[in-house]
Amino acid sequence: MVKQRATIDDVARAAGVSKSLVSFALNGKPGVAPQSRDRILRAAGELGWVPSVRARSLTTARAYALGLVIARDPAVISEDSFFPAFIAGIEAALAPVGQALVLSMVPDERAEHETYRQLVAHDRVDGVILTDLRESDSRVPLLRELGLLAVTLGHPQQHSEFPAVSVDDAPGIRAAVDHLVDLGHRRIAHVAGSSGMLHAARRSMAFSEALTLHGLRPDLVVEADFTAQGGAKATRDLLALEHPPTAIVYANDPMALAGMGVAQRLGLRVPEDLSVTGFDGGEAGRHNFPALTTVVTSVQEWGGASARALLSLIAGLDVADSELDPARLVVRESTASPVQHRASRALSAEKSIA
Amino acid sequence: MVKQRATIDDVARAAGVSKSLVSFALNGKPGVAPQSRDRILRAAGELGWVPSVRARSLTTARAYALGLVIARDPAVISEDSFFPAFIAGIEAALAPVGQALVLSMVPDERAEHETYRQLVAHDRVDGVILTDLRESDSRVPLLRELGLLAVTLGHPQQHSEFPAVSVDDAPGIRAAVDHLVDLGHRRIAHVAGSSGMLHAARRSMAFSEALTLHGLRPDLVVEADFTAQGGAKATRDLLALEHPPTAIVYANDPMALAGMGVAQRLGLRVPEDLSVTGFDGGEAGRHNFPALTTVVTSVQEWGGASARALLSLIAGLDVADSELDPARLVVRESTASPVQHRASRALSAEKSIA
DNA sequence: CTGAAAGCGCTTACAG
DNA sequence: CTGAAAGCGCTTACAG
Repeated sequence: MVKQRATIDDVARAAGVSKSLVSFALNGKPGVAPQSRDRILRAAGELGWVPSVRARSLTTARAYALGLVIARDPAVISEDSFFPAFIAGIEAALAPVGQALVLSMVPDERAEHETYRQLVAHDRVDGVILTDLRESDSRVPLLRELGLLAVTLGHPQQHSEFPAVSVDDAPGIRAAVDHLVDLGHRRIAHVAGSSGMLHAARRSMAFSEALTLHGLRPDLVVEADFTAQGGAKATRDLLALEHPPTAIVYANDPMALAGMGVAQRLGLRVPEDLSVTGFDGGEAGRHNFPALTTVVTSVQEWGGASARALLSLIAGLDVADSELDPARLVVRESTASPVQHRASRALSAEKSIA
Repeated sequence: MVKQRATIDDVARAAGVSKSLVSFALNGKPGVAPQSRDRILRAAGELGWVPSVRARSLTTARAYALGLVIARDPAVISEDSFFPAFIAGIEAALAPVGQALVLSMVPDERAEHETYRQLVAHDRVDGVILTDLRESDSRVPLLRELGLLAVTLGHPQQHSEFPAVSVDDAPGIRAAVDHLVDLGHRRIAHVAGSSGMLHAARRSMAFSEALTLHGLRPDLVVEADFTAQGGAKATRDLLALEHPPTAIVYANDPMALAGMGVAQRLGLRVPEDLSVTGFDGGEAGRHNFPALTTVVTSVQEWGGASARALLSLIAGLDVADSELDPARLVVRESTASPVQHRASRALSAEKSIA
């Protein structure tokens, strides 16, 4: 049996006051006599009254929900461990405050815009979290046009009035490069994510800077698209070079794992013949053989911090840009000193020329 | 600039009719003069009017949203490619009808119950999709108590008045076993998922039946928990046996991949020394070396079918149990004929005793 | 400090 | 076929 839910009227009657006072008391407004407040709260408790979000939404013009729109091919998104952890973090921040997460997964950018419009047209959310920021991201002006509040993961390239919640990828990439150089690698390649994505570009730039700092030329950078398939292709291209790299820094784990598969298929040993590092490390890399050396970030905390920032923004507070713990390297088994063979000999020759 | 949204009053005024008539026209109720209907629809179109979901929710006592509560450790869920694809399928079914998906990810069963209660208390959803059915699943009676509609993925063990949308795992497992037996394997093990989960039990039972059908004894079944770590441990245990298996059928891909890693770490070649099959195959297995032979199901379609069934149920229709395409085997590289060595010789000896 | 009233934007009997 | 009115369950000025 589903019993009728109590309403504010039931509580008012039980407490012997008006609806207004019940509303004030429950919303913690000042100017309610302590005894009235007690009586009201007790009555509400006894009746098990929870204010109707529907009614509140109508009067306050708020949805009490946050939105997350993920624009990726579903086949691809399942490779990536980022979103589940990120969503878990959001969830943990929302549950205690009685807010909900409305999730959309769309295949492309067109559907993405349509989804944001629908979200607004149907008043589903009070704000959204923008992930996977892109070059001159069309979502920033779109949301502004729609009047939807947002926080961005990292700083957009263009002007944005939305707070950014960021994690610095660079230290992780730098640490990966330092680690490889320490091991004796001189010919280090990078398989980047789609250059249209800001975090891909950032990682790529960090890679080049780190190499330059070591006096090495960042001339082995191949753009892929964050997918296993793209990572595999990029790796095949790199290994087909006359002077193939002895180490590859990948922009994410799925590409690194697929790249490792390609190398092994070609008869190379990892890490003896090829060292490999990933990024955003999940469980898959840990149980691979060899276990993947990777760069990790606190994805779950990022989700929580983003949600809280957005909630504050919605509440009308000033929220400043914030920065979480930077990415850091976790060394496992896929990196080692290069064995002296053709590729590295070729490198020495090149170095003496440089 | 955010312009004020049009309301039903604006449309009524523009069309020169009452609000009631606008409401009737828009909801396709009978008994509206064709010309009035036209006038109203045109006015609505010109004003860009979309009925407020908030107001409709309050009057119709509907949320126009579906819920999905995932109860898994976030570190673990990201290994599994099931949910992203499943959610994409739900999304594709909901978007055209203007409904939303409210997603919750919770770490354990206690939080899970609390989440369902909150979903109901806050009127967030009209129904939920129950995944990962468990033995004597406490969610079935809970939802009944809460008066929340639902569809289940597969049939619960206990009595349930909720429609079931099912995919038969058995043919896939059977095909995997047949394939291995055809290759010459006689000592085939199974690494099962958590026995408390119905689909784990079903896969395990299908495995045993298939083996029995071939006159083999299903005595090498180890229970794990669907995680890479659990799969790795189960594999270590199996390979430490005096007469280790020559092939292992895993209940999902993350366990299979981790198991393969364990075997390779022990110096075994896959598939020469050990054949391996997975389940619910995603991209990761395809790019592994060797590529994982696995059982696939149409996860995305499952999501769509579930959402549509639930929508029908909420609309008050009778919805029957339904069955989608059964799971099927995809042979890749991780399976081959066993090489004749100690383990298989030992097996022959055992067979002659049996 | 408290109550009566209006209003949020719809839907739905009820008359006509 | 159509309109006036009440109601969904809250919040929020406005009086007092």
